[in-house]
Amino acid sequence: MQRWIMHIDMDAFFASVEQYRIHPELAGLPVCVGHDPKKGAGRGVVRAASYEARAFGISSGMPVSKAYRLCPDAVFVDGDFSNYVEASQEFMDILSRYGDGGRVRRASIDEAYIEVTGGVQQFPSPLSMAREIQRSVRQETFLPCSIGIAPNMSVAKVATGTKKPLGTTLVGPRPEDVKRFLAPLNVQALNGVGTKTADRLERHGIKTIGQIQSMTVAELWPIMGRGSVWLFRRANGIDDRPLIDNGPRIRKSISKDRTFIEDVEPDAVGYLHETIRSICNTIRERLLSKSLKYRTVTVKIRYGDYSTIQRSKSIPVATDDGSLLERVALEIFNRSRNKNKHIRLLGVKVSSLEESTAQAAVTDFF
DNA sequence: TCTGGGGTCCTAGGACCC
DNA sequence: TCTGGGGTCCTAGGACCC
Repeated sequence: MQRWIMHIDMDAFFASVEQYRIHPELAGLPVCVGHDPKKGAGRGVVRAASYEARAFGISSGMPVSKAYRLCPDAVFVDGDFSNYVEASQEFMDILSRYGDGGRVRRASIDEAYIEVTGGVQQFPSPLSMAREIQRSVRQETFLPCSIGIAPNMSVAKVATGTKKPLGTTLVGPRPEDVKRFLAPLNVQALNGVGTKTADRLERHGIKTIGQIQSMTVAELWPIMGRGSVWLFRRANGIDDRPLIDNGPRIRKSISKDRTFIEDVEPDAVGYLHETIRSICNTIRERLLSKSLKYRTVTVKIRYGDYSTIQRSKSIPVATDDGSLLERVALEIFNRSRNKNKHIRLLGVKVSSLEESTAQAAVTDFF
């Protein structure tokens, strides 16, 4: 039987939640989710831009100061993340009705894969099934999404990106159809190829996926080393990973960063320490609210020149002790930082998380 | 023109143990 | 006195993603 995978991706997710679920009065307006640009002086980037905002050249990841210059009339919303989590859950629940075996592979808060090899038999065509899913998502969550359909996950993801918003794109099923679809695209269209890999390939004159298709693994090896096989297969649309439901989200780490409004002088020790304490306190609250313990503490320091270090320390037994977190973080900071450099950002992360069991909670209580 | 904040996964070396 | 190979944990860093 012909295998079909769908990749479903919400369009301008955070911005759409603001426009269609939280602030309906913003529908049709240029909306940016991100920190207040403070008339161009704010630090921070756009986390999502509505399609109306994109018409002004604004895109996600762009500094809010630049977005403000491009469109001073845009509405900037510093959204509440829990609204996005809620919308995401509704979205994933809808997808589980359509995926074979109810399976959904969540890729991030706003995108997922489902296998529809079996389910598609109930529809005139894969595309008509995709359109029905799109309608269900729109009706039940009020949010727009785009869908890519292909014989495997890797190609389905690339397909989705070619037509947005509210696009449905089918690629395949024949391998030659898949290869022809991929050939003209930039290498960065492949999920897993970022700027570093793209730069490396370009230094060898490789810009398109088609150019990789015309090479052998052996020819790729001097450029990509052990990544050659992976890249060769993705470029040729080969991906036989089974679609496995990744279940409820299991958090691996909790982190909090703070970028200073202005870089902080290295001798402002009291202020730097106070910042770390404050970040630790936020993390402690999040640990408590999720009943989690940590075993590893990592401190991140970004200097004025944007160079960044991370230093970590593990303790033998998981704990939710907030004052220990503070002590460990301060100790790491004091011994790791370069005392001659201005500091742009400080961050603290806890990982090696474990659930606080009911038993442990009782023990702590007494 | 300046680059957030939240994550995940992978690699690789050293310590340590068997 | 010199010596293996495997496994796991810790740490640091890199790359990538949304």
